[in-house]
Amino acid sequence: MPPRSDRYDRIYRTVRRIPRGRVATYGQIAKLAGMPNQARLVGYALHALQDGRVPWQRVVNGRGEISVRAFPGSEDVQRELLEREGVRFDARGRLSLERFGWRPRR
DNA sequence: AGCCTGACTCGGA
DNA sequence: CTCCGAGCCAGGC
Repeated sequence: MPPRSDRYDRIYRTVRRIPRGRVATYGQIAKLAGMPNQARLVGYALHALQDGRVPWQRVVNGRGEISVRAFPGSEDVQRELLEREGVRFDARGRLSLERFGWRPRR
């Protein structure tokens, strides 16, 4: 049994490049991983994560919010992890992509 | 194979 | 600002 699809692996490798204290959007990860317009696949891949080798908390949606998921409460975990890295949220629970967005070179 | 769902995004109304 | 609709792919039934 292969671990996961090659696409998942490319997504995970890209997410691992996000530096501490910075965030990237699902669409951004998809594009950097060489599959533009497949943001949804990124969310899917992260949802299927098992191990802790991937900094999944550094991926947020295009509006700078933590996406809600089926299991309630996990959003709070993500926010906690990010705040621990220095990422600040406003009263609406949104962060500034201007300030904390990851802008990789190439 | 079909059908539904989901850690998404973008453009238009 | 909000509310669709379309485009997208993987998994489960």
